[in-house]
Amino acid sequence: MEDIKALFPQFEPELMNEIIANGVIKTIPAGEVLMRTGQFIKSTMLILEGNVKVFRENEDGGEFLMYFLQPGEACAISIICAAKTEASRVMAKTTEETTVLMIPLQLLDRWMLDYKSWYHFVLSTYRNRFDELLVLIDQVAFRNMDERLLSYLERHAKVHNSSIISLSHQQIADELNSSREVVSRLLKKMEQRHMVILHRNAVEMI
Amino acid sequence: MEDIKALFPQFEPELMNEIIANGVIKTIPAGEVLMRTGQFIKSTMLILEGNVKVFRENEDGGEFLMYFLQPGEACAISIICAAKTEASRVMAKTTEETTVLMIPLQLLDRWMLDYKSWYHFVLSTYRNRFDELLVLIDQVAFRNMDERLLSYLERHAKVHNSSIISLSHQQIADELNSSREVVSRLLKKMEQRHMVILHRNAVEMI
DNA sequence: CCTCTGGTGTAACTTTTGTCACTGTGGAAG
DNA sequence: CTTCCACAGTGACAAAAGTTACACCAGAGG
Repeated sequence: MEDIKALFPQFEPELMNEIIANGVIKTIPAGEVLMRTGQFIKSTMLILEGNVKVFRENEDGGEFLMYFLQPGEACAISIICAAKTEASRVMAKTTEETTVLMIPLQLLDRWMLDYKSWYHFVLSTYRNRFDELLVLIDQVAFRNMDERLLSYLERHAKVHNSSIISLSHQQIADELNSSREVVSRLLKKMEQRHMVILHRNAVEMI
Repeated sequence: MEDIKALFPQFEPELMNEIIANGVIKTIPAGEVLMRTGQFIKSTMLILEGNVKVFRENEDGGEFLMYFLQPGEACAISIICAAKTEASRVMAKTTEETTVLMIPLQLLDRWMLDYKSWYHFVLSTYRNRFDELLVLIDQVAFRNMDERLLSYLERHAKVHNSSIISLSHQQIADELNSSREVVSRLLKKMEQRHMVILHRNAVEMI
């Protein structure tokens, strides 16, 4: 309860009370899928602890990382889909043990009107995700794989606050929608240029 | 005035009055840039007539088409940037003579609170653009140039309500951030498969 | 008519990325 | 200590896309 306040200091006290009264706290182990493409959204999630990756999927199982959700953030897509009562267009997966606060969607509309702080929170969530999508589009539209790989690693390091990225080449390739060999090749080049050090199941940034 | 009401039937009468009192109608010739990357937004635009293309730009002059704006729509980016008082991250260009209604940004915040219909309009604008960006990301993440070209042509035909796309190969290539030769090559293949007919400065869809 | 220009067609080539095939290896499980 | 197996390295090749270079042609404007 105190940690919720610390994560969302902008929320007014009455809103905090409603959140505490109506929200359900759920802890999800690492690597769990917490939203599936095509699934209907029944509640919105605020991230309290841990880390979530949000993916776009295509028909034949390809994944494509869109962005990370961190403590103090909410999933814009879930709010959007909830508002449209549409099926989710994305898949979300925990990367660590993650605690979320689930809020039934019927409350969202009323809160928008009743609580200014909620209204601002939702709008800034929309805006921030929108901005992230623009950056992502830049990447795929204008950058080659080597640059995309580099900024993927940098982003990952930043989000996890560690210069060591604990992922196999295969996992990295999946999230960039590329192939393991390509990632291995590019990482090897980066190692030769002393940009990274390669370990088993991990890449260390320099 | 009557056409504004017809385009935005959802707006309540008081809001319409404010729009008419405060909005400035401006007509922009075809091919004009009406928002530049890096420019600060001083007003939001509602499209009344014509057609606008919204692009993402990179450092070395590359363009990348994001979406079209049509009568009855608003530019989500301008609302977002205005709200953050940030520089525009996109470039917008008219493709036909276009009439827009410019609304000073200081009104936007108040309208959100005062007019439910404006609030819903802004939210649904956010949502729709968000959805379009998701589709765009699919295209560049999962599709090859031939498929992207095809859906570009289809989208163009739909927006302009005509099976003839009046663009040179060079213009098409620019908007897909590809090169003229690649587009010519792919269009030729499509012609051999009887999917299109090629004319000078135009492509006809079948 | 002639000239010039921008649009188009196309071949040859390079670069980038994806795919296939195979090797080696670290570390967990037996 | 073996046996596996997921992970990683790498060469060879294929496919997609970008680049270079040049030829041709339609139509605008003299």
